[in-house]
Amino acid sequence: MGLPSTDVRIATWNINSAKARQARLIEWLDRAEPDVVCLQETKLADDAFLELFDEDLFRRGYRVAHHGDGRWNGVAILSRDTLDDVARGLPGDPGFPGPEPRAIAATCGGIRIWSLYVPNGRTIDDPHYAYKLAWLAALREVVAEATTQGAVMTLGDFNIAPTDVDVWDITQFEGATHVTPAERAALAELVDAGLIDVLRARWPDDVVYTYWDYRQLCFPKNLGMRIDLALATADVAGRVRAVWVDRAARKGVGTSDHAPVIVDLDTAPDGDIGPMVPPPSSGSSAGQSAPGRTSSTGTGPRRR
DNA sequence: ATGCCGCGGCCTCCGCGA
Repeated sequence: MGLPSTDVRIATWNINSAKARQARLIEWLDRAEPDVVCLQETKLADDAFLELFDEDLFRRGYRVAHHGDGRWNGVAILSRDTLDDVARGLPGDPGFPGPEPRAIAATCGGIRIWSLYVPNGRTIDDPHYAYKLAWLAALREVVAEATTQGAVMTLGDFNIAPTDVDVWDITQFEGATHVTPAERAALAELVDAGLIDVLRARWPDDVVYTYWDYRQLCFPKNLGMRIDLALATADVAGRVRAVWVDRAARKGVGTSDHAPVIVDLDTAPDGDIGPMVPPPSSGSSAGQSAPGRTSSTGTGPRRR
């Protein structure tokens, strides 16, 4: 590469039906111009996804890897960088009862990228909750192995709010899934395996949501949850220039109930340690965040 | 106004999401 390497923009978005979101997704690609996109809840089989999107994506330079079987779930990775070594499914998937299309991996720009749709869990006494925890245990094994091989990012709808700050009112979640100690412990095990929640690392104290229920004016009232996460190994987390939630994608008609999370990475060091501009007061843990050139892109509620 | 739930399919109801 003779030219200066460009930065990389990686995003994740639960689109709640690729078919219903076709126009919004293409519009969003043209606006946000992500290099790598992890999608969840496409709710399509592989051939149906390609039939809908192949031409539009090809024209925009995206390669596509999709893993779905129709009505529920369905995940994909789009990349206008490289898209190599595609792996469909989660090794060790406990199934419900059989394996579901909730995970797909590919190597894009030197990073092992996983697009994940963690089971919802429904209620804590539902078999689906035990399935969720078993699925997360399988994911932990996959992550523990992957992080020994190099740079890793796991992005997607984790269906876990990491802390009480990540829901609009924790008292509304008494006895509910998404906030239980067991789910948060499963997430902590991914952190122990070497992954960093890059949005929280960059914005330690901001209220940031990625999901708002369609009902009861939740979005206008900003009654949301942060359940869509981008987790990365320290080498990748150290390249984070900016990370934010694209709330504009949640506005208007015909939207998903989730908004995209977007992560901008500085160019891989490649021997160069990169722009080591120290923060004025370094309160953050070393290597977990880079100074944000574009911090004005902003996070959290904007109230007028 | 960001405005009172929306997907797919089993299709005028149901399962699911969280």
